[in-house]
Amino acid sequence: MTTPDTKPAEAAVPTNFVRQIIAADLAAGKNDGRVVTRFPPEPNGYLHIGHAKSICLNFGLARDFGGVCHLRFDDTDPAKESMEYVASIQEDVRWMGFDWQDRMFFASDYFERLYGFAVRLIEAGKAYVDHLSADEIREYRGTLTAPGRNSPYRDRSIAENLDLFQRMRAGEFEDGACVLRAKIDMAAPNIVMRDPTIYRIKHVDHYRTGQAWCIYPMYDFTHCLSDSIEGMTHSICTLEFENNRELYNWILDTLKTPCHPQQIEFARLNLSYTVLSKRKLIELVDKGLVSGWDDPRMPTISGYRRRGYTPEAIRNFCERIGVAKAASTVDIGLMEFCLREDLNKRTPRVMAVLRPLKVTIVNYPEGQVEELDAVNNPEDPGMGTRRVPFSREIFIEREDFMEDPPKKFFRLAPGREVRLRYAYFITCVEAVKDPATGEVTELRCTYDPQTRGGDAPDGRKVQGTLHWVSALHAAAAEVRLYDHLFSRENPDEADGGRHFTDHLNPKSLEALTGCKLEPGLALASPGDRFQFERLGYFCADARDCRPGHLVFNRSVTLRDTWAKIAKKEVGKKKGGVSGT
RNA sequence: UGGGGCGUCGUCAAGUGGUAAGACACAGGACUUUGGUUCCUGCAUUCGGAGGUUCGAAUCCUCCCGCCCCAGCCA
Repeated sequence: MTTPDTKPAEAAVPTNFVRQIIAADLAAGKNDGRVVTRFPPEPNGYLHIGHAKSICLNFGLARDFGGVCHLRFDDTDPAKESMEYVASIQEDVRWMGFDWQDRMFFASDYFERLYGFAVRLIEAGKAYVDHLSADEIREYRGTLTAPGRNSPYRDRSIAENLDLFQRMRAGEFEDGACVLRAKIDMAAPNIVMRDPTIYRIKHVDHYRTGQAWCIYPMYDFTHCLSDSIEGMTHSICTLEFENNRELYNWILDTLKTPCHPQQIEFARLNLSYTVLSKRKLIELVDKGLVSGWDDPRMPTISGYRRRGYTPEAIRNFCERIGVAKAASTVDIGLMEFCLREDLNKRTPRVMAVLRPLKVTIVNYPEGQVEELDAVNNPEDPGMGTRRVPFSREIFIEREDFMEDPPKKFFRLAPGREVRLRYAYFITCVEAVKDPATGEVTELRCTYDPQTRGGDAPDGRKVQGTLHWVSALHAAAAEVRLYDHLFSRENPDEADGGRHFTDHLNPKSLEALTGCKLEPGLALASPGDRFQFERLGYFCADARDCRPGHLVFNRSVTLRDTWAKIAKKEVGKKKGGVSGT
């Protein structure tokens, strides 16, 4: 009568070390059971898929543990930040499906309080104004193995430091003339603790505070205090900040802030065939190597959106990759899988011919047009059916015909019969060629009137089914085929002093014009997604697609077993030749 | 030669002393009016390595090896 626990029915609840820490904290009664997290981007660029992982983590934690997640702009470097980025970040987080409600904050709103904290640090004898130049500071800092030396300005009086810091704020000094440093330990084994700079002078307008300030706090000083001010319980960041945790804790301990959040670090996302450092993405945009932040080849959220990705697919991806501390690189194929999985369920099917080859059905009555029934989505009968026009002249895909087909090629060839999806069986009787080039310019076929709809009453089978578009009714379109932006699995890999842009994939964008779509597509609106049968998922371009000028982006191809077989056959042939 | 981290299938990743989940990829097969979808099947006798503790170790201990991060007045 012993019944094992009935767990198989439960869907696997995502588990990771961050969730475990929070669950344990909750169980221990820490923070009065509150969970407060934050997503803290610097508005100096557009959000990318790595940020999406962080967004899903922070907002997901708040959602699942009954807490809240703030959106906070970490805007302490006026030279790089702008309102354009703030706007794009808000749009992208919302599009991802997350809601910060009224909890949007800016570190720049804390400048006055941060200044007050700095004064307190000086008063406690824990900070000083240093006149060493940037170069000298670096020199005095020591190296990884050698301790640093104290600055000659390290021991001035509190009163003098207070006066100097006030004058820094008042604008009495030029950029770089001096900085405010925390007074910790120049011999600390952790270099971050060797009297880190916490304020620098920058006579630069800030996109939000304008000219109110000419001194700006550094990240290490700003971040922990902003977290504390907002009552964070868990401050989740990426691995490279692990060294900074000691300073994060030192500042809050020294200032004795009532709220001291726990910093937890996780591994940032890396994706194969992709670069994800903001510096590099900015470079791609600035050098015009892509059309902009939302170029459909960019790994930005706006790029994926324009490419035709759904928030669901991206969230799902972020769920599947997990959260851990080991530096890792996720296969871009997983991302594509997540997209197909989502689009397969929700997307209407449609026929489109990208590289048209004209076919004349010689025994089909001239001038006759039939409306044939087609299923919109075999995955979801509720999506209904539509009618597509058929006539004597149609287009099929160029690569669906071969004059001298290899084994296992199931498509059209001289004398061979195939099915036109939802239409008729046709047999190729002649391939018309350009006498000059030998190129096949048109196919002449016969059709079997008995096979209307695609089934033969005599039970006869065909091996292949082709998509097609009636020449008379086709809508013209431009279709952009995208591939990985980089041809290297790891574009960052520095080999032979090559720059990452040397690995840009020359075939990452192929724009096809003169594509033929079934007529219903003429009404497509920007952002509409479809499956072009046998080809892939496509999305009407949000910028360039308009009535009379259709532009579609390929979001992702369908799985292509034939391509795999063809590739294998080629490999076999090669192997055979070299073997003799 | 300093400090901080990390090493489980090709790629991610569970596992927290009781005898290696899952996903993607890959390989077979079934079904199919998308060479799509779906469905079966296979895919780590072994957890960076070597010792040790234990009835029992991916999990504990010791040593070794490898990889990542830190010397911005960036975040």
